[in-house]
Amino acid sequence: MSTLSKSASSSSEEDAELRRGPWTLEEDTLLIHYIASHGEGRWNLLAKCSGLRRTGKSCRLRWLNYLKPDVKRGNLTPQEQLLILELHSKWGNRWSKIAQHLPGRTDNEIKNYWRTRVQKQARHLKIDSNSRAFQDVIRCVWMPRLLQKIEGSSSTSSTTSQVSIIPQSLNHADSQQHSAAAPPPVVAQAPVQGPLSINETINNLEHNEKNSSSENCTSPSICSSESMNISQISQIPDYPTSPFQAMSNSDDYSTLLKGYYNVDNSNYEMETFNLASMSAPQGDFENPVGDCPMVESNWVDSDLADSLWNMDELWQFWKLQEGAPRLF
DNA sequence: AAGGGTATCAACCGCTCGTAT
DNA sequence: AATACGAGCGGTTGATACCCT
Repeated sequence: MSTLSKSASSSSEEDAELRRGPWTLEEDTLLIHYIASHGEGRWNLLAKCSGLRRTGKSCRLRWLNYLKPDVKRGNLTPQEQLLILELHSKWGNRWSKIAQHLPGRTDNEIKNYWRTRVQKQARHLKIDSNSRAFQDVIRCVWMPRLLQKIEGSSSTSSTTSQVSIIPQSLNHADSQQHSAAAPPPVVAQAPVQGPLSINETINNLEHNEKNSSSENCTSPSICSSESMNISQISQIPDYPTSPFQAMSNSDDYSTLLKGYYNVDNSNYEMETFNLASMSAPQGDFENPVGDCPMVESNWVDSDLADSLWNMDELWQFWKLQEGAPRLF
């Protein structure tokens, strides 16, 4: 539907000429070439001078969310999903801020992921996606599952995937960048995709245009399996020291959690949120995730893993939560 | 095969913030 | 200090692909 928007209410001819809706290949090419020779920014000027009949805003959005060479396409990796869950628990709907820590991913993409995948689960459970209850579900069900997926992929693919699962004790150098109370979480991170040349970008575009109806990811150079760069994650300035901290604004809640999970929060602070502890066998008393009333984990291999939880298991978790002495 | 429902994602909109004048 | 303007952000919408009956 490439529409020339001729608004009846528009007073100026210029407004009437403005295009809206999906971008065409010609428009994309025009924008790419203009930016290649003039650089980014001054979007309104760009819109006027480039010959595009688009608003500056529209040009900016198209460039940042789609055309920019380092934009990564394709499904979010488990590492990226895990990071989104973690960062959202800390920052809420600060999509652009979260996106800064996922190289190549746009705020729009992360926002869409949250709304379509995460909030959907909350709706199924009939709970508020911003509630602590739901964050418990994320922490006790979703995150461990992602971690197991990460572990699984790291043990099976040694070449393309650089997912690292490093015990805190082995990650000393990295953790020294942080205060003792706030060692970094050890999560995998994707390296930034090397910038594509203009020609490569255009080639990708043309390739995408041809294949757009058949698959999500059409550019091997963009969709290549990638992992996360631990040092980047560790540099997140005010990363939560634990899921407890990330979720809780009140000491009361920490106290309740201690009681419920039979976990010493201060101990947890020392142990921190890292793959080694989170994926440890259940029963490890220093592992709050392991102490969650987690269901048996045949769900790890479920085909639902990429987007949906096993609702039966969620309900089981939910019932356990409701039977607990405290909580929400 | 057709129709309806659902999921996904690109794009738009309105608002806020920062900066220049 | 006030104002204007551009850039950016988060929320929402609409098109379309996909799935199920």
